[in-house]
Amino acid sequence: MKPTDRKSEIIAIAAQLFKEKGYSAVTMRDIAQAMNIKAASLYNHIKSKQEILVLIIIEIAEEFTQTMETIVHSEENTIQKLEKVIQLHIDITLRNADALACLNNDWMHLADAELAYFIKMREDYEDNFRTIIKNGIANQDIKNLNVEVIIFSTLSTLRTLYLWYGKKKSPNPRVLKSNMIQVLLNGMV
Amino acid sequence: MKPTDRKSEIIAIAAQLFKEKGYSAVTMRDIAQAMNIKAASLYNHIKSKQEILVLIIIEIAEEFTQTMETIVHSEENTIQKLEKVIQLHIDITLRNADALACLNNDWMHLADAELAYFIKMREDYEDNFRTIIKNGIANQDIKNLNVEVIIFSTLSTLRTLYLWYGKKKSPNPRVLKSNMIQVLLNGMV
DNA sequence: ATATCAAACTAACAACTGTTAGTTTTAATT
DNA sequence: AATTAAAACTAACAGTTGTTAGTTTGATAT
Repeated sequence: MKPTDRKSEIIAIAAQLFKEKGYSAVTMRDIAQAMNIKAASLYNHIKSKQEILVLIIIEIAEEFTQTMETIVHSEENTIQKLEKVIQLHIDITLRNADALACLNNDWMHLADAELAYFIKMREDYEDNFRTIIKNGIANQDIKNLNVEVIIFSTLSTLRTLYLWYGKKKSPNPRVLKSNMIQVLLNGMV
Repeated sequence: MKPTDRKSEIIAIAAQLFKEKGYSAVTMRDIAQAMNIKAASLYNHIKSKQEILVLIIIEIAEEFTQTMETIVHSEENTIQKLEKVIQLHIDITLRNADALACLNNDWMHLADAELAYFIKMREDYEDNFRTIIKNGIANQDIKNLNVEVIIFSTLSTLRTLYLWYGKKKSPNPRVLKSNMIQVLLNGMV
């Protein structure tokens, strides 16, 4: 972990602390202590605690939204699209698990405009996912089960990958990806 | 929602607030306001904010642990056991989604003995689940995929059911159960 | 050597936190 | 009508919170 500038360092360390205890339970003094400085010094780099949260969450949410947009409008078939979505979640989890944890657990502490923006992105993401599934069912690439159950079970797994990655028992990324595709698409039985 | 005594009311309302904003972001004054009383009055019924958290989480964790223990030692086959586990999660989610959200998001704010006790229960639960899967693979009831991927994808879905239940698009419990079994066991493809 | 500027510091604030002590209200029982 | 006990209240506490103002440090550029 060697961020270029001090601001990025603060954001990285804050994300790590937010992951462990949640946004509200982490104080500016906690973040400062983790950087071996005083709380007031943080304000030479960032505007507020809120700004840290926004910077952690919004960037990553935009990446999800944009990549999903690309996937859903691509020329690939249903299965290929689903594999791309799984790949997207695994990639971001490996690159920035802390931010992902923060996005999942602390998004409700965003304020006003950013909160609305986040919720909109989340809805768009789910709508696009729903479109993929519905098209898949129409094509008979996917079984005609309740669409919401499929969406929920898949997304809940992909969204919480961060909880699990880094544990001893988790396999390497390539094995993870192929097994995850197997389990999510074809089931365990 | 008509709890018998005042203490149960406090716990129910606290769980609801904890679900929305998380344990740390909810103040005793928030809880009091939701009950139309003053914060100090809460202390006629409960010992501390911590006690509320403990009462919300531990009871439900024990129910999971004990029922899982029963399931794993039963005479049923692998598929039947897995169906029972799915049923367990759906049942508790329907009965007490707020407490489940709290258990999932705020367990780390438990202190000392209760924290250790919770973690122990969680490990035992996962170990029992792992046993079911491993036996299933040995019996060829379950495909020989990475055990941890199977456990993770299944548990992450079951654990976060609360996030989803209550939304307009979620089906009724019976449909939910049968579709969930289908999706988790046989996949969508 | 001097000036500059980012990045640290000390000190302090007003608001909010969980909690306690002591008092009053409310409603049921004698 | 008097007693009692549960459950509300007011007032206050000591500690913590995010944040601001003003100052000092340390390295780089002149």
